[in-house]
Amino acid sequence: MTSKLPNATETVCLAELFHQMADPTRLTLLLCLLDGEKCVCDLSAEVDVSLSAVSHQLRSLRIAALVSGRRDGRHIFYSLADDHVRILVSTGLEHIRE
Amino acid sequence: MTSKLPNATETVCLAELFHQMADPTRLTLLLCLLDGEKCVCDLSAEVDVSLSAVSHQLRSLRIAALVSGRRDGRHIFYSLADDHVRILVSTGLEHIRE
DNA sequence: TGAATACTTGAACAATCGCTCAACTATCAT
DNA sequence: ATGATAGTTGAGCGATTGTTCAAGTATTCA
Repeated sequence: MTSKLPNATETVCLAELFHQMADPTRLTLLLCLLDGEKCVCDLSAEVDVSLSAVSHQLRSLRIAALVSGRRDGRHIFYSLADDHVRILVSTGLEHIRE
Repeated sequence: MTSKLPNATETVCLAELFHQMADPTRLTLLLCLLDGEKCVCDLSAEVDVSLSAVSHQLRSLRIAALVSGRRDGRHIFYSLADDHVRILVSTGLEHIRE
C-alpha cells in the first residue's frame, strides 16, 4: 500500500500508463478484456470501432505493456498483461461514483 | 474491491479521471499535493512550470474534482480532493516497477 | 495456386492539448 | 489611493492524438 514517491523518470512512465487508460476507446478495450482474452474482430464489434482503429489502439496498449497478444491460426487473442488494470479501474470507479 | 463494470457514461467519466492523471505536469502537481496543501506559487516553483500554466492545470483538476482550493488572504491553498489519487498512484507505480 | 479471412501498418487530416503572453481581478501594506 | 503580491482567464500557436483509408502481411481452406 505504501510506496516511495516516484522520481522524474518514473513520473513520466506513470503518466504514460494513465495516458493509455485516458482514451475512451482504449479504456473500453481494457474493460472488455477484464472477462478474458478476445480476438481483434470480436473487440472491434464489442466496442463498435473500426477494425483498423482497434488494431492501432491495441498496438499502443501492447507497447505500453498493458496487454499482450497470442496468435492462434488466423486470430490474434489479446489479454490483459496483469491485474493492475483491474485495481486501477475499480479505484477509479470508487472515485467517480462518490 | 469487486465493483460492477461501468456503463457508457461511467466509462467516459473514468477516462476523464485518467486523462487528468495522464499529463506529466498535472500528475506532478498531484504528487506534490500528496504531502499536504500548497499555494499556487509554491507548486509553480516545485514543478518548475510557469504560474499561469500551473493555474490552468489546477483549474482543470478542480473541475474534474481531483483537487480543491481554499483562499487564505492573498494565497489560495490547493489540496487533494480525497484519498483515491494516493491509491491510483501507488497501484500505477506497482505496475511500472515490475 | 488462388481466394478469403484476420490483422497490421503508414500517410493524412481534423480535433484536442498544454504552453505562453498579455490583460485582468483580488487582497494586503503603506 | 497606490503599489506590490497572488492568482485567473482568454486568445493563439505548435505539438500530439485518434480516426479513416488504402495497401500491406499472415494464415487457412479449396
